[in-house]
Amino acid sequence: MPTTALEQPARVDEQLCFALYSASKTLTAAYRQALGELGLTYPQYLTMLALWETDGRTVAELGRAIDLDSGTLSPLLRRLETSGLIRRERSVLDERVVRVLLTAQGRALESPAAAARARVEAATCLSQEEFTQLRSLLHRLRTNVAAAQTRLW
Amino acid sequence: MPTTALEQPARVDEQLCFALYSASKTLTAAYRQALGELGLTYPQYLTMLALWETDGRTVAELGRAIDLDSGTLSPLLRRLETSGLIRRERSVLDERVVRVLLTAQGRALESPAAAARARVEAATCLSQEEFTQLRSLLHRLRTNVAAAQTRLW
DNA sequence: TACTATTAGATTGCACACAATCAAATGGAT
DNA sequence: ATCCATTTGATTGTGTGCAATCTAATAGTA
Repeated sequence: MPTTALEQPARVDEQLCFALYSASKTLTAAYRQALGELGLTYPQYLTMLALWETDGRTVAELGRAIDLDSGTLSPLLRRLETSGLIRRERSVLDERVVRVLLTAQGRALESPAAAARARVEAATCLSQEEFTQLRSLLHRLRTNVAAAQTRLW
Repeated sequence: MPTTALEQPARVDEQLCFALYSASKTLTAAYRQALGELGLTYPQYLTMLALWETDGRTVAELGRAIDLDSGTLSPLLRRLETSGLIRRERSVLDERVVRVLLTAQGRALESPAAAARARVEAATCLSQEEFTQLRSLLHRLRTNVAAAQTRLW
């Protein structure tokens, strides 16, 4: 059945997955440069975004918000804690739960981070409509593929 | 100046960068599952795609095709060589150049890989127009941001 | 009370990703 | 012939990503 697809070998340039993969890496690289002075990596920036939006989330809530599991979050949060941007507090009611809280230093980073974000968004050179359209298509793709994944079990 | 952006904290869900980041991870996860039986990771699949398209590329040519530097490619190619899918051959004319060549086993993987790709693309549930539109927007974003990056130096 | 299943988070191991650095080889200049 | 900048690929170190596993703690059941 896939023989029709094989008569012409699939070009890397034409793959949606590669367009997505390389665009994501390029945007992340732009953020790396923009966030460099703040001492934040891109996933660390996402984590801080989630905390600026709602402080005091648990590790699991954070993971759901930015789609990362504890294997990635644990060392990432440890580094943010070492940097003095957050602190971790074990819940008294349920000692399995760890709440992540911003320090004053972490809150102080919101404004320069917003400036960095503005610079990167400007570099995309997309109109407001294109921006919204792209975000919407990406969201649909993610939802559809994720649904198809879970449907297998 | 960024104070206007700060009156309302930026929501993670609304960030284009996060939509891109999480969509890319989701699609990669779908490929991981689809490629699992073939023993290929997603970056390894991209490498094989580039070789199925044009066999015998040098490491640098491969890196340009799939946007990876030698620090990533070197160990990845070593693993593909260990798996028996490729072999590396140092050029006689210029001994700095290493040419990457498919083995028969590597070529045999093209057809099942195309089937895996078809399954993942079906899972996106995007129409042909949406597919093309999304790819085009991603390509423009990548080009624009990459140009802005290099313009700084 | 004991037994069991579930949950939360941490840890481990493997595979990218990339900056920085290195060694070998080449090409061009004197 | 010798020096020197450049090129090619490999290596090292840090930081994700994620599957698998582990421990501790909680909740439900008999």
